[in-house]
Amino acid sequence: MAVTLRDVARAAGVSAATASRALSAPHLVAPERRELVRRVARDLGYQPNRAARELITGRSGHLCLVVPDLENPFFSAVAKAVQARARTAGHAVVVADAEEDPVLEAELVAQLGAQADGVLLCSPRMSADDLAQVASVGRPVLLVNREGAGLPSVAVDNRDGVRQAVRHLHALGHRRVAYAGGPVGSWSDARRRDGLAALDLDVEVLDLGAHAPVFAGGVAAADLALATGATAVLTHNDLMALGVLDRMRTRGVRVPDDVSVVGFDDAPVATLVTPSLTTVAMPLARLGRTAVDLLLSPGDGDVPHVVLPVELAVRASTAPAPSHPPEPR
Amino acid sequence: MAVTLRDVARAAGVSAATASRALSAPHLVAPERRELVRRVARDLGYQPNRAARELITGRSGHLCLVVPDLENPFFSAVAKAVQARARTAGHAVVVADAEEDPVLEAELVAQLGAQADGVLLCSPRMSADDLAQVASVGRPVLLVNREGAGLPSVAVDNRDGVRQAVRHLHALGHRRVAYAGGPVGSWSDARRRDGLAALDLDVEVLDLGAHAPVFAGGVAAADLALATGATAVLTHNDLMALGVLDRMRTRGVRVPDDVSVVGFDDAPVATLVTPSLTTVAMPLARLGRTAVDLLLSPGDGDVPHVVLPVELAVRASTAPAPSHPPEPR
DNA sequence: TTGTAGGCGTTATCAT
DNA sequence: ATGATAACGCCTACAA
Repeated sequence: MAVTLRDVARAAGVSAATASRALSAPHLVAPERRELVRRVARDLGYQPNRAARELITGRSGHLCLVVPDLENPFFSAVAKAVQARARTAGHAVVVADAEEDPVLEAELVAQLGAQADGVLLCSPRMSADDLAQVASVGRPVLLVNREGAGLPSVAVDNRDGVRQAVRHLHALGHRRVAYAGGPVGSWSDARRRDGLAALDLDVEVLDLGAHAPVFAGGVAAADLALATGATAVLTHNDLMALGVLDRMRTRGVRVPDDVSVVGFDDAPVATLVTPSLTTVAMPLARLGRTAVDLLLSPGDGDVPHVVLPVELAVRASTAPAPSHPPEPR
Repeated sequence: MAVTLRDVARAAGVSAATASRALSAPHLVAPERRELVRRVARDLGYQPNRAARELITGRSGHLCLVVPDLENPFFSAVAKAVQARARTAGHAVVVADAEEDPVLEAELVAQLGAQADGVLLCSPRMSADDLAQVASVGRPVLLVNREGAGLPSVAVDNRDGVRQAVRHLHALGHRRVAYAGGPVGSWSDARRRDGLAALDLDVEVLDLGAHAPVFAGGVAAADLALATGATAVLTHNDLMALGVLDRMRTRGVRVPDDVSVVGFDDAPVATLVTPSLTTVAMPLARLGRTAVDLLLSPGDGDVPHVVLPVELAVRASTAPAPSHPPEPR
């Protein structure tokens, strides 16, 4: 059996109550006894029993992180940062993969969230109604990378990301830019379209519609882009941008000579491909850290909506616009 | 306050004990009452309090997964599978990222593992002594992707992976193959070298030494490989293989025409680059699932060491050997 | 088959 | 400043 608080108390010659206080409310105990108890606890290798503590305090020391797909580099980066920050705050992280399934997502929040001190929810496509439903767990829920349902949130500045990307292309002489959007219902995709609509640049934006946010989606979008005569393509994320790169190569279109390509996310793979990918870098680690801080900080009344800045990472996939529209050969 | 077992019992007109049994030992309760209680519980949205249950049973319903780096696609794939399997087994997963730090690794196992029903440890480079030390938590510990310290384990057949890779290259006519190894102390790297030493093929293996298992490590290895006149390079993992591809391109060496490249892992990125990467595919999902099954199954006496088969995924980065050794230009 | 009662390890309350 | 005592929610002998 593990060493218990009573063992420590007995060894230190004090009551269990004093031992408890010496460890978790030190200022309430006389200095000598406090140090005595703490030393004895250390020597005995005492570790408080989380279950017993939770039973009385109602706090488990666990945070629950729900993501659509742990294998997606975007979410694994967030998960890593969340885990690290939570640890320094004395919390463990229970991770749940919702497998891109909104129903499972709701179940997970209900089951796991109920036993955690708070829930970090990455749910790009859940409707506001479902969000509100889900958020009725008795625990604080914080949205990561989206806003909605009046819940606290941490997101990135998607509109500015789009602005930076298009401004970069405009400066390179591009005047026709195609946008390959993400899945229907994606909150961040909606914000990016807001950004495109609000541009005050002399640039024609061609909407290529909604696509699966994966390699194949980019492949499909590439053909559409070429048909529009655009000299640059902006995609919903980096995986799609890779699909565009691949398809362009297949069709004999050179990147960046004939067509420039800009992605979103700055996934690790962005620097591993040729040409390396110009992309809107998301502060994923900061996103995760901020989420934890906000969830654990005592809510001072109003609901926080933090928006983090993004930064365009210019690499080899963008170059000055060609004098003539690209022609596949 | 959440609905408690007593609430259910009261609503169903039975004692708390009967309610408890109806839910967690159904065969001990008369059918009618059992169904009544279960229905009432469902209607009230009863969820057992894990802390209370743990306090008495000693089981928390949590598994602890420790990995060196959550952002590494290898481990995020394992984590995803572990999470999914654990969930179906009624367990939540506490994930801990050790940040490639053996000291932190040990701490995490000690702290988090002590409050979990078991620990899944991915620790490619920890020494056997440290493993034994770490494993002295009061909970079952299972090693993932390595063996050691007499602990139960699930690993993949690294030796066979090497064999398959070299056999493939041999069949393509390659007779000089360079091996770019992973970090010193890596268990799987050691097994792969065993595999290389045990080959019964007419192939000369050139050892390029140990490298960081990342893109840059591959870049460095590429130059070494060219200096040996090898016509094929086998790398410790896919990230390194990508580094080799990049460096070969920079130096004007064509892949696969001049040099063939084979990676290890079959990371998602393997199909996203050009040329797509021939690589030894690891059954990562199966690795995670098997690990959970083994950890939760009642140990039937002897310590299990499961070895999962690997499979060579042949793609575009390997081709018949050139008639002359590659010459950078 | 069902109910009663005790206790798991900790913190909070209330005396002292 | 300290100690005795009562919870927290659940499970499980034991008794009926």
